[in-house]
Amino acid sequence: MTIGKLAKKAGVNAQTIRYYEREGLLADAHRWPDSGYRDFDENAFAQMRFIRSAKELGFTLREIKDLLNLRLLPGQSCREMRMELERKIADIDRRLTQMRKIRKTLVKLAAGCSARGNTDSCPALWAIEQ
Amino acid sequence: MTIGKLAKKAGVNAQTIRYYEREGLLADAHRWPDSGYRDFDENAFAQMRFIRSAKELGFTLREIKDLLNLRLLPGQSCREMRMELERKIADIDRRLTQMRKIRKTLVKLAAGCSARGNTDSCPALWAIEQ
DNA sequence: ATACACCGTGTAGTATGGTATAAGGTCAAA
DNA sequence: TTTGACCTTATACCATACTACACGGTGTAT
Repeated sequence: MTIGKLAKKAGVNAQTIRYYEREGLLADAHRWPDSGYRDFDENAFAQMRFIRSAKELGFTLREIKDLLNLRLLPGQSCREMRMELERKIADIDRRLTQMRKIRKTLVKLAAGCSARGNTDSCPALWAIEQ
Repeated sequence: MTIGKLAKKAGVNAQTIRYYEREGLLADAHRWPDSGYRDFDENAFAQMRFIRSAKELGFTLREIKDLLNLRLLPGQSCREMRMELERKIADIDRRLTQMRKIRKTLVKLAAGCSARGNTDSCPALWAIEQ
């Protein structure tokens, strides 16, 4: 798969893929020896999808890179790695909790809105407790 | 509460508060008539907290502004407003789903890691199905 | 062989979300 | 009343995450 094909499939600019490679979010792509063209496989596509999801959830490229590069390093014990993963899981749990709070607020606002009349003004969202 | 006090309480730079005011995320603050100093109340603090949470969850300032400015507009029916809220709730549900997928991936990776030996290399995260 | 759409690198520009600095006014304590 | 910590605006700068452009090579269809 050329860079253009992958870009189309992943719904991004080809430049973005080159940028991710430069930044270490994608491993240096395999190249055709003659042309020097990059050649991507389905793994690269899966990785692009992962990056997009994580980005939408507010992870920075740096954090996503760290997630993608989670491997057992030479001097690192499996226990250390598991601890790192658990820190990341805890981080996600915090985000999940916050997301649920905001959802609750919106649901409450929607209910309050339908309970009042048409001409009444809805309260500012932030006034509702988090 | 002066801008400095609010900044400290909210854990941000005072400039950031002025920036949010300029960008319409905070209403123009009440001013002391003599000095022209801004004067903030607890509502402003609650709003700052909301902004921080939403930002951490990957909402842009533009989206947060829209959330904060959700009110029944003059020509808008309560039904339209409720529909808008429901779109936003659906958006949050999508994010929650994605967050849970990534969590699942990390949990699986942690389990796989402890199942294998110390010298073995953990697989790249992205290789695991989303 | 000549278009034309693609690929390569390198460099520069953009949008977002701040952050710092300059130049000056305010307030409270000593 | 003067010192120092605050406040004001305006402007400039910064990092992140792209995005576009210039300039040249490649691949393929006619």
